[in-house]
Amino acid sequence: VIATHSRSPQLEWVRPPRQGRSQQTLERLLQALEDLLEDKGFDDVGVAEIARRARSSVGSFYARFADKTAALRALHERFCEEAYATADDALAPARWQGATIARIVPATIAFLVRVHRERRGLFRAVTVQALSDADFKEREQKLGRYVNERVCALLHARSDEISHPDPRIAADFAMRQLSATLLLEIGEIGWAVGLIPFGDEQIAAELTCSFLAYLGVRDSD
Amino acid sequence: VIATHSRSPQLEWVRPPRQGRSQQTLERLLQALEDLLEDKGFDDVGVAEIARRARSSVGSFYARFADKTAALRALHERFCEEAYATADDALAPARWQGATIARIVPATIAFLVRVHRERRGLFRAVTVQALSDADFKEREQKLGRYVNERVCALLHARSDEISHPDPRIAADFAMRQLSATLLLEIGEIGWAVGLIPFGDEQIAAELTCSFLAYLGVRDSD
DNA sequence: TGTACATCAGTGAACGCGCGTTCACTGATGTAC
DNA sequence: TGTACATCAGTGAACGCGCGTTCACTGATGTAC
Repeated sequence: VIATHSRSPQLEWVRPPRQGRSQQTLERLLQALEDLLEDKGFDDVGVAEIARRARSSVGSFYARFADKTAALRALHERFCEEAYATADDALAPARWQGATIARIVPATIAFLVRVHRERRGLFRAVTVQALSDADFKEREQKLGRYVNERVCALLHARSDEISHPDPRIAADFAMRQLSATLLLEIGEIGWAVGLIPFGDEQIAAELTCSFLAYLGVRDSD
Repeated sequence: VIATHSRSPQLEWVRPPRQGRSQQTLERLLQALEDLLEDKGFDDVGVAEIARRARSSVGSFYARFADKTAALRALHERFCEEAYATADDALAPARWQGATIARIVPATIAFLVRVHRERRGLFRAVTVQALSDADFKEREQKLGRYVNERVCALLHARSDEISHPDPRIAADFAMRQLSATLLLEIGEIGWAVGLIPFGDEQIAAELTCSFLAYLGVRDSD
């Protein structure tokens, strides 16, 4: 049995707003930041720029966030909350009762591809921030491990379908490789070594094929 | 036939030194930068810090480099030169005449793991820099594609060993996945989703296993 | 072989730019009586 | 229902810190005669 994630009642790094009006300002500031992260790094986004895009002001920004980093932190925390809830729902053992690995994996990968595509800016920014900020690194790893644990649990319960000598290692490594490739191919971090341009569907297809082949799942699709 | 990389006669971004003495200073500055990148990001390394570690001075730094970025560029250019030469040698078709995929892949992966381990700081710094600097991105991609092309050529010449429906796509994607995992697992960029701690040998082993399984190479080892 | 001069190499304190952060002030909302 | 007051929300010009960059100066090396 895996312990479920304990949710904190409110975002810790945000000064809680007392009026609905400033709740909306907070919302707009976070959205503005995430929008700007779509095509530049966190360091290249200025506080004044965030405020302007949110139709707000620098002073309002600092009325909500202790400093610039706190805004990214709030965004990340909110994202993690969503992710935990989604993982609990999508990866619950009950949901996949009777399903084979060959059915679980494609569905999961297709979903992960979509999420990475939709929020690539945030993924990129958090990844970079985590390189030099232990706080982000920890939050990132905690979520990663949580998702990994749940997928591994689903796979491990079906280890008779796996022909890799050590199913536990296989599931873990397959997830690592999957998340690495998603981050680089869709987030466009890193080498981008490819000679052939791939669309998201094809990436999902090849990731699935690779995942199943590595585990040694027989193609019964 | 693939065109070989045309090498530029000298590093472009470095003011060429006239005396042996300053050539050594240049060397020490580059080494100091690479050393410092081992445990922090390029932005967190100060020019004064680089100079101090190289037993030099800030003024000397600027006598060699137009600006701070030029030092990282010089380091990257030098690295690329070495990498091109190594790829030409290690991936030459003649070298692997008569070898099966099952022999080529483990050797190549083991080597790549070692290189990523030895120069993880530089890999990380260049990866991050490439996110916001087109110049670095281009150099990075050019090298990545060069290596990818050569490996793919070796594999494609042995496509009878591959059971993946499209050997060209398979080889390309396998390389992308490989380089993504190397960057994240060894460079410790990103999620670090793993539940089980892996050593470099095991990473190499699982990468190899995954690579071959995805291509659909029959295990004749 | 020695001296004078030119060029290169090295030094680190001082400069200054960019951007995160502050703060004095105005406007809006809610509440007490 | 109206007025007074307290608190919250919002504004943007001004501040100031950190760090990349400059520059006036000293020392070292090479060359000409």
